Amino acid sequence: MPARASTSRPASPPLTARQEERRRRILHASARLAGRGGFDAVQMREVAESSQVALGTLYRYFPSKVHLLVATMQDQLERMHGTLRRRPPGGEAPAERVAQTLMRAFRALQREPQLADAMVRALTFADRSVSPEVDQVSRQTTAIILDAMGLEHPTDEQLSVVRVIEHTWHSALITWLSGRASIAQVRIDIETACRLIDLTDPAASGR
Amino acid sequence: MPARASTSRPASPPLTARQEERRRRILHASARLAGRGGFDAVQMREVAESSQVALGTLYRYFPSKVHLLVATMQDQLERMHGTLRRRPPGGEAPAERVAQTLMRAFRALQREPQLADAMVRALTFADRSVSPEVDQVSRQTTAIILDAMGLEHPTDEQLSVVRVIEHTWHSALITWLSGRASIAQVRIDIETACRLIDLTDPAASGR
DNA sequence: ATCAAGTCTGAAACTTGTTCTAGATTAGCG
DNA sequence: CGCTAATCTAGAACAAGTTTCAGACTTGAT
Repeated sequence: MPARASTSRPASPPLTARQEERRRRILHASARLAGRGGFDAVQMREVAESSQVALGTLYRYFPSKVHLLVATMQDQLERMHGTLRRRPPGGEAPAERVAQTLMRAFRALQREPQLADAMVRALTFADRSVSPEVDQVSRQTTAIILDAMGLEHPTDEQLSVVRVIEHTWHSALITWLSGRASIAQVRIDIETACRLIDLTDPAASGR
Repeated sequence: MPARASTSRPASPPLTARQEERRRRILHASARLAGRGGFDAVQMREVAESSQVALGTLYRYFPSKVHLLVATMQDQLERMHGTLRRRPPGGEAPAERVAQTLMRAFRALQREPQLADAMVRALTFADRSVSPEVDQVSRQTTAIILDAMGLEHPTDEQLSVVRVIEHTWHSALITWLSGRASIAQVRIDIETACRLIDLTDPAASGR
């Protein structure tokens, strides 16, 4: 099983150029198909054909559809973290900056709701066999939030707050994607969760 | 909560006794199979056979596996709400009571982790076609939390807090079920989310 | 009791994720 | 270059969710 080389992971065997190529083609096809049609539209046979790779090879690179979609999410998250870093949030208080950052991410997802659907559904449907990859996504999200808070060395308490915000983010996203909550409600819930930040740091606004 | 037909089904055509029977047999088989093996062990053919119903009939009652498992969750939630009501939480402050209630529910799920896995995975995997049923589960959960808070007429702000707690509850449950968080962490996160309650009602403990 | 409409059954068919196989290709190495 | 192990390909095969269909059974109204 190959592993990614780019931003993380101890890559078991390093990939040759052609393999890196294949991997990229696969992820690209996955994102493209997810973009139309969402989760269901990402059919393994089609991904294989579309990325010019045999079905068996696809499964060698990504041992299941969920693995594939979670990897797709990692990919997109990295891209997004880069973008967010380039234009940091402008708010005064940490809570404000975090909410702003998440809403910005949310707006990005709105532009590709089907892709978002595929990735998030895969993420929450993932079972234990995908734990390492899901964990990686979770760490990346945590990093984004900590970045927005401007924290380098969070306390345990702060980490728990970040986790609650993350839980809220994921779950609110799902309710929006399945049409059970409006965008306005998602914003309110995120802002509500972010108020926990002030609790851990009453002398907030400064940094 | 006011009267309302116990199970709160919209019941388009009322079911005959035999049909009610079948429905019950199906839900029972579903819960039994989920109890061993979790989500994957609930195989439609087996549910049908085990509840002595033809496959086509099973699909008439529950149009998909996810519908079936979400209905199973509704069923279990009702049971649990009843239990919780009989032994209300003993804490002073609302935040404390809510956290206590959720941890009690959590312990109940711990006793049947596979069943919990099946239900929660179905819930978060559900697409738009299951929205009404998922919404019903969500309302039931909200009712449980509001009960624990001792609130009858929550403000919008309080409803948002309840939603954040719900988001945290679901998402934390998933991370625990997929082995990415310990029980201790789930407790901490729930308690953290519950601190939001105090924010909306600084003069807390009284009614 | 009888008839029409609706429901249930059993079995086969279809779809899509996943696995398996045999042979072709490629990569690393002496 | 020539060998060996690993990788890749095409395609069949398998598994489980879902759909379909013809015929038997219930139900409700007359």
